[in-house]
Amino acid sequence: MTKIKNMEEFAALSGISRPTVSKYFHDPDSVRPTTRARIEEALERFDYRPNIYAVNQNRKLTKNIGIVVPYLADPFFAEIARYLEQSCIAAGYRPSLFSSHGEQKLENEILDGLQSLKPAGVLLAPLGRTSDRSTIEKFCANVPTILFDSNLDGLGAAFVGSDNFSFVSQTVEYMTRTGEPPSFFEMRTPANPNANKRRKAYVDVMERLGFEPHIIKVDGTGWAFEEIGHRGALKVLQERGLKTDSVLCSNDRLAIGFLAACFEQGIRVGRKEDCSLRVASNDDHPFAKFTCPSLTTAAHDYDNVAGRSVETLFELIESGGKFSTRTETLFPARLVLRDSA
Amino acid sequence: MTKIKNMEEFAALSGISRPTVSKYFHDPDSVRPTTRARIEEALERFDYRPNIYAVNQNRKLTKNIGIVVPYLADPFFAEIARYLEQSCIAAGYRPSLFSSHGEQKLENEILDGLQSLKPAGVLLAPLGRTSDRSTIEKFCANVPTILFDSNLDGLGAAFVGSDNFSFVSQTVEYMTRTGEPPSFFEMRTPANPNANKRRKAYVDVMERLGFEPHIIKVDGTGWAFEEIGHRGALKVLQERGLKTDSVLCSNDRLAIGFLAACFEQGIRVGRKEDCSLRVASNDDHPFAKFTCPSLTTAAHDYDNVAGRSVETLFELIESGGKFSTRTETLFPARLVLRDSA
DNA sequence: ATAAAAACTTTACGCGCGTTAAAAAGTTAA
DNA sequence: TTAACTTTTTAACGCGCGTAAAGTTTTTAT
Repeated sequence: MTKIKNMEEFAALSGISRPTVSKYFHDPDSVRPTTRARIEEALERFDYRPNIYAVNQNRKLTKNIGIVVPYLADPFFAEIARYLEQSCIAAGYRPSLFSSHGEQKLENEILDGLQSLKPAGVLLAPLGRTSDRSTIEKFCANVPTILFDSNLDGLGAAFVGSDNFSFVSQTVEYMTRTGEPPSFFEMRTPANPNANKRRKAYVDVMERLGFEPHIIKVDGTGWAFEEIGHRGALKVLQERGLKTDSVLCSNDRLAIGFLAACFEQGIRVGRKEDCSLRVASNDDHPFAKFTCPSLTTAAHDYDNVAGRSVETLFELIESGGKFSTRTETLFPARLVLRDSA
Repeated sequence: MTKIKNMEEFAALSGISRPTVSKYFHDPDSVRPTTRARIEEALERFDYRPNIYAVNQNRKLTKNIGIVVPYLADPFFAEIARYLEQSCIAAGYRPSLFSSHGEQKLENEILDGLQSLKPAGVLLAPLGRTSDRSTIEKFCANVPTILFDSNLDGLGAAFVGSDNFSFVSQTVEYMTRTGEPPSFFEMRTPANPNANKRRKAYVDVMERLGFEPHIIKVDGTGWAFEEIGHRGALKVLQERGLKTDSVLCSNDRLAIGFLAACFEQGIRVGRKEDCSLRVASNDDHPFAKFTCPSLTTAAHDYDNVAGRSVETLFELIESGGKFSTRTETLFPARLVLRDSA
């Protein structure tokens, strides 16, 4: 099989002129069925594909879409990223996936590098509190961007995420209805803005129900939430710092650590007779089903968050990269009852 | 601040000729310190960066590196990918991360798309048994490729991975030394070639030690290993199919499911007095520390596998994309003793 | 069959930058 | 100061493809 160097050569071999071939690659339906057939026939014989760099150089609007998540080693983001990627591909775009790995510097570098990719649009889940606001602001001014998961006030053309109040109110109400109102277990200085909204929601809901909120704050920074939850739980359990027999963790990864600590300390968790503690959480992490006991949690509406994010981005791209107003779309949680509470 | 359109314009503003500026961007040390200073001064005032598409179009060798993993939602691969990405960046390359999401079709599409990126090299962890050998073969013929994690005989310029025999022999010997020899718990038709090597190693080691191997095969396909392990374990436990009081799981994700099943069935796992079963595994998955009980496992030498992979790729790139012989580098496991065995 | 419309071919320029050759300018060493 | 280098400038071409204008062929409609 001959090696084809460029479109010129391929056009000659297929017996069609180069501009028409170019038109075909831009949109196969834009040429006459007979010529399309001839091109595709040649395509099978010769295995040619346009040079992506030459193509994108001349298009002011590429088919690239950037997907940026704060921490890809977190299966939660890996799952969302998977959905986003596949939606982009289905819509004919080329997604590029990036992880900030929890570091501001890397997030900035990614956004920097993304600009030279001239993406048609970007789906960005920022680090949150540790994001460099000014860098993101500049980036959003140059590239059509949808924020998801973590909201940064006013940045990006729109935000799509989960309704943290819905998460916490459902778990708190369930635990209260079926037993004692829970304490709230969280990191002292969470990077993710959702964590702050969850704490506020917890306080709100507790007060509305006429209970006094108890918040347990554990030390630790970074993204090793299981480790942080584990250490923090051991400390609390040993100091007998729990004022209630039920605990609501800010997120599932902390809860995984919490449950591991309980197990080590011989504390039985669940709603059965012989259990002394109930633990619930938020997110419905992919592994929440396999904790011991399995984790009762408020589940993200993964499909809708991801689906609406890409829909919104496509609308944004078609609107020329600007919306008249910035919208914020929040999806409610779905309570998943398992064995831990 | 003025918007700069191209290098011509930037060169004019900085007072340096375009070819020299071009030279600078290729290698800042290749120009005289004084001119370098003038360029960098202008760079601070004007925020210009070369158009990546125009640059790569003319370079036969880009600075792109493709990283392909079979399933990114598996924290094991997410961790390796993180290391690989960061190593590439440190070496001045632009990594692009892709996940096959467990699907042959997607793996093929990724490799296809990767070719038009004209990468300097690719780090590929193939799906394994479900990979399309001929597609990968063609790809490797066109692009300098290092295989890692899963070996496919003869494909790629080199392979870097873990020594499965070392994994299994350490766990089996440890369990045998401290109690009963283990049964082996695995999927009936594992996609990953490592799984097959581990089974063989198990049989070998058991026979060498004078024990009869017991293999428990559970049904299920896909990458939801926890689910498969969980279901399979429930079945085995209910049918009392365990012939030993110790089990070695083929990998940690199966073990996570296995432990969850034991917990549900009230079976105490560990090496303490009141425990009736010991469970060990292979991989040292990031979550293995937080299972209940924490998981005794043979740990991958993450750093070395990832580090050697990129090193080898860089050597390959510098050698012009071809090695005279294909090498296979295997790193031994490190036994991590925790509570489950 | 014929006019009108649609699709294609030819020709040519432009995108932003790599790269080269020859000329000019700057630097180093004696 | 001068010869020998080294670096920069000038000028020009090429990469592979998008795209536009003008002319030609094919299709569609009457």
